[in-house]
Amino acid sequence: MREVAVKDTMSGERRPIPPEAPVGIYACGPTVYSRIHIGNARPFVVFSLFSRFLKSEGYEVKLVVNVTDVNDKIYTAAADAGIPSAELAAGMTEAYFEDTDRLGLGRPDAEPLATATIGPIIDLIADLVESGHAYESGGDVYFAVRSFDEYGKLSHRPTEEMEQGEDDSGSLKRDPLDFALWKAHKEGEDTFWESPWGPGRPGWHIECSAMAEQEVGSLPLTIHGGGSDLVFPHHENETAQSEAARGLPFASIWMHNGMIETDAEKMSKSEGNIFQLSEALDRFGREAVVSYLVSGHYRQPLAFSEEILEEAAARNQRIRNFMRTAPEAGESELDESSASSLERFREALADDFNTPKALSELFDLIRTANQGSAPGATTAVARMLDLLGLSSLAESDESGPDAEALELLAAREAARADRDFDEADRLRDVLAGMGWEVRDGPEGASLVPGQAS
RNA sequence: GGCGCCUUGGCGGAGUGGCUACGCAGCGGCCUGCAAAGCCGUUUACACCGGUUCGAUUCCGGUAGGCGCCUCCA
Repeated sequence: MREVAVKDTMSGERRPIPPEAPVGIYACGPTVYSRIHIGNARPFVVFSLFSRFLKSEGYEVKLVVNVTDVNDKIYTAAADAGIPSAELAAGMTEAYFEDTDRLGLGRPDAEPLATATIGPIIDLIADLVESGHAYESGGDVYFAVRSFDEYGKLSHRPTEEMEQGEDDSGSLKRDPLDFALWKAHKEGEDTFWESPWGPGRPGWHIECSAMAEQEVGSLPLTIHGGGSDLVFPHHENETAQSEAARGLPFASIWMHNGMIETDAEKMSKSEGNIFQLSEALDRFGREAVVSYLVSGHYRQPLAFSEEILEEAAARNQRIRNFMRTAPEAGESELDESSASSLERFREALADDFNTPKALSELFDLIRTANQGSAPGATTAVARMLDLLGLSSLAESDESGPDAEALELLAAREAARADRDFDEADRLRDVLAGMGWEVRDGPEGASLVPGQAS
């Protein structure tokens, strides 16, 4: 187990993750009012892989990624679709599971739903009311921001110039800074629950505080993560309400991923420049999507375009070619060069989860191996690929060439032996038409699946 | 206006006070019957102006441009 450290948003410092204690990671998942896009997939991939890496280093990890399935936008989308809001939320939740399943990274250790956590949410709000950090007003309950004097410490902004715009109905707040914990039921809202303050539903931030402590078990969370656009107000509010209620620090480390950008603009539903995850998976495959998402440092913005996804596929092809042609290697046969390469790869991940640096180590090793100076590289590269969620690049192709293809290949070899190159080239074209690419090597010719064109 | 971030070669994208990041694309070469795969080489890359330094892309200050949050948002 090596020391793994990440940069913490709140302090701006690099913080080691304590190795002795269980690591509780809570990463904000989607609000399910529509199908998710590539940008929404980034935190899912980043935290899934980061969690996988920690586990491979021997850390005990619980990764929690929530689903927020009650929200203003869900009511609106359901009304537009002419279906009950609960039905829309359930459908979109299912679509989210399907889409992220297709990434092939497994599931987080827990994926709580906000609507399944209403009891704990109400309890948490009640605690805040009782301790004077929250107040009821006309059936709404608000968090009294000025009752928590550390407010603003995460997003580093002075309270003087803040205003919570999230709740527009306005005048029920004592202070424009305050935000809603519970919202009284309104006409047309078909999903709501009873509470000590009357019928209604949770405000936006409280569900995460409740789910985090429910699933992780105890505060502080080792790591709380999500997109950088959630720093304010979402995470600022979460940390305020949780700490006010519990008197404990909420999270030890805050880890935020950068935005996906198209033409240097943030990809977002409101900008209309989104590319759905399902479409990316359909057209480019999971390997290209995952490879793309690990090609940049998680904290930085990442440019998106279809060409960049194609580039990711081309990059994967180089890895696949290597794994296909390299000699089989037993698990124990790490030569010195491969071992040190794997070590640098893991070091890169341990240092603020630098996946692009790690990728460069992987490609360095492939080149070295192609030069013939790293006999154990296959084993090392396979381990690297596993950590990147790309182990399928190391797997042999599903089905080998059929008898007809092998016959044609043999015929071509015969033609070559006769130096009848016109015939040999013709047969190569026939094979290409069947989806097989001929590769001549020192051991003779072989067939690999043709590259997608 | 407030807070923060960014500006690296055609593109994507790391990183460092002095040593080739890496990948994709292009070009030249090697290998090959020809290709493919692979290997080698390759186009004075670090926005601009000052400063610190023996030496700065890498630290400090400023200029220009871009972006994010401050409103729902991964």
